[in-house]
Amino acid sequence: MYIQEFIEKSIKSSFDKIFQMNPKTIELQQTKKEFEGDITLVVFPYVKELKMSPKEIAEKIGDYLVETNSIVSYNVVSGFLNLSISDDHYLHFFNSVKDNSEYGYSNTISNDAVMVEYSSPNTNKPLHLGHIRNNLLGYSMSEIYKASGTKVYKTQIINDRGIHICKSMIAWLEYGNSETPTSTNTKGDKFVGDYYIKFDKEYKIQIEELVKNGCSEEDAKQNAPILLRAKEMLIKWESGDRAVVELWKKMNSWVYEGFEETYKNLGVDFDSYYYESDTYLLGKEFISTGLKSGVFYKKDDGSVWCDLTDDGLDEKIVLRADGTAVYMTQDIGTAVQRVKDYPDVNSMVYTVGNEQDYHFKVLFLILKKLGFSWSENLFHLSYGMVDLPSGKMKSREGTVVDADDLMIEMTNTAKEISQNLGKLEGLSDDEKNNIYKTVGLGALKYYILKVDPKKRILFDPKESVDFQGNTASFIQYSYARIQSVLNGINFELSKDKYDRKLEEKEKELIKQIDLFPSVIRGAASSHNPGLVANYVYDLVKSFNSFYQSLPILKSAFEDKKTFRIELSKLVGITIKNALSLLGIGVVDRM
RNA sequence: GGCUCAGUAGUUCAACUGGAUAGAAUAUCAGAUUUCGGCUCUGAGGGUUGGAGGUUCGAAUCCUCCCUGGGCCA
Repeated sequence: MYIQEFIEKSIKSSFDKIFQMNPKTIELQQTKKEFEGDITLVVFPYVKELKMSPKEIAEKIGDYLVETNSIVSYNVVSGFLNLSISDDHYLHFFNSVKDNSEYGYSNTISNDAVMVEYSSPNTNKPLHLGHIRNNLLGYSMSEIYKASGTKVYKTQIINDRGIHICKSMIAWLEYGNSETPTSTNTKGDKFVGDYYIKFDKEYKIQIEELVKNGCSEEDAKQNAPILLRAKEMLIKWESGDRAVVELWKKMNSWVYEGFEETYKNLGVDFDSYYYESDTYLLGKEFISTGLKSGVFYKKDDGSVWCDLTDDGLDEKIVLRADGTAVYMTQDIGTAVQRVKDYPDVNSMVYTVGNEQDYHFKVLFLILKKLGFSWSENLFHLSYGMVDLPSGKMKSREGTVVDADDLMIEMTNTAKEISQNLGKLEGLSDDEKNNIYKTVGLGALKYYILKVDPKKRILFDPKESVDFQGNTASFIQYSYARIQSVLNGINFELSKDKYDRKLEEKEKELIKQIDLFPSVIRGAASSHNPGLVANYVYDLVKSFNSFYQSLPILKSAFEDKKTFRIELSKLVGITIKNALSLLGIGVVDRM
């Protein structure tokens, strides 16, 4: 049993025995270094209920815990009860997990599932830096949920219809209808995106010409011939025109091929895909049920609205006067559809930028008013923009940083650094390239994930691959060092002989490891992978401190040092597992 | 204008979601080491948590009002 878990349980039973009460919360924390002890219980919360002084309460609990052998000693500082845990508990915990390569992950799986939506691109543009943050957040949250024992479905909604894709289609017909991604050796999403840009250029030229001929700018924007043709095409698409639909399918399939490549490189994946072309008509059926139940109301012009002013929000349109759906309508429909498709889903997470905060607030509220049982468990994983320090990085248009370019650049930087260090001699090119990629992408992922999703990020590529400080490279490096220490050590030597007296550094390290499962739960419930990231970093620092305190590690071959070697191994496992929750790999050498 | 999110060392981020003297890294400075002002160790300085009130045993965290920046909505 975990140490923290054990202490918590013991405290609960002490409350039961001494005060005959069930505490609402048990607030445990790591004991600050300045004080004696391992784990601290905050007793302030019970003062009022028990009508005793903090000191009195703390002492009673402390005495009980000592009596029942849960701890060896305690001390009380104002309202803080500092508990010292016995070596036996450390060893017991350590023995129970030391060989578990799945350490930290929950071994039970819930019956209910959570559906995590992320990425959700448009099909007219390649993925950019913003999508990277989105994908990393969505993917790592999914992994964290899984590790905390929740079943997960990863999905996305692809915006594959509308005027934007028609623009690419028109431009392609006009400027390059015999060319394909293969013939031009271009990645599919880039290929289609380029035609979107071509459209935009031509559109601007036409506007300029119209204005020159005396047209107002407003009119010119509306009536440029090329735009009219795109609009016409959209109408044709909606009516199911065969030629248009064929072309649309062809171009989208190119885009998807390109996206898949990017996802593969980034290391993310999906269990299902939803397409707007399938879902954009969904949701209308709920308008009439909403009208009946009074959740919605109709205005004179026939449009349907939802009045949310009682909840501090506005009135929101849910169906246009001409009966066509708005985004809200289809989002309602899609949500319901997903539960239909996956009946065990009772919770959903939407990974979408914070510019949509209001939209999701409204969506969730409407779903709640419509009375869906799962509507209580919806969460908008909202995140801030990613800024660059100089905006100098390769950018296609304005400030956009292309996802593929960035990944290549990160890998190259890792390569440069690695070659300067020259530690990879004797490996094949394949092995080397794998390492460069793992290190480069790890740097990118860690740098983005360690920051609270709500906050804006300033992404500095150089700083992210630094081998010093709070970076993935530093953590990966520490992992590699552990592996090289472990290589060649025979664990069978004396598995059962441990030092009975543990030193401070070792205890600290074990306590740190003990925290891992609760960090995972914390990250899951606060929807923040950053907790895991910062946890690994702290663990690595603890390990380094422990490692340095070992006089000469070579003497670890002696029997009595086996514990320390195995402790290193467990740290390695924990680092590896924690990083994998963030989608970051480890390497044995670097 | 209304709503919303953010504001923490020079910089980039933490602070277990209300707990003890707000912590790391990086940059800076001072020592040690040496082939070098570059690498590595050791240490130091650096904060009115944007500001002002309030809530309580206790506030970066919660409430109110301002300031700055971002974003939505008209």
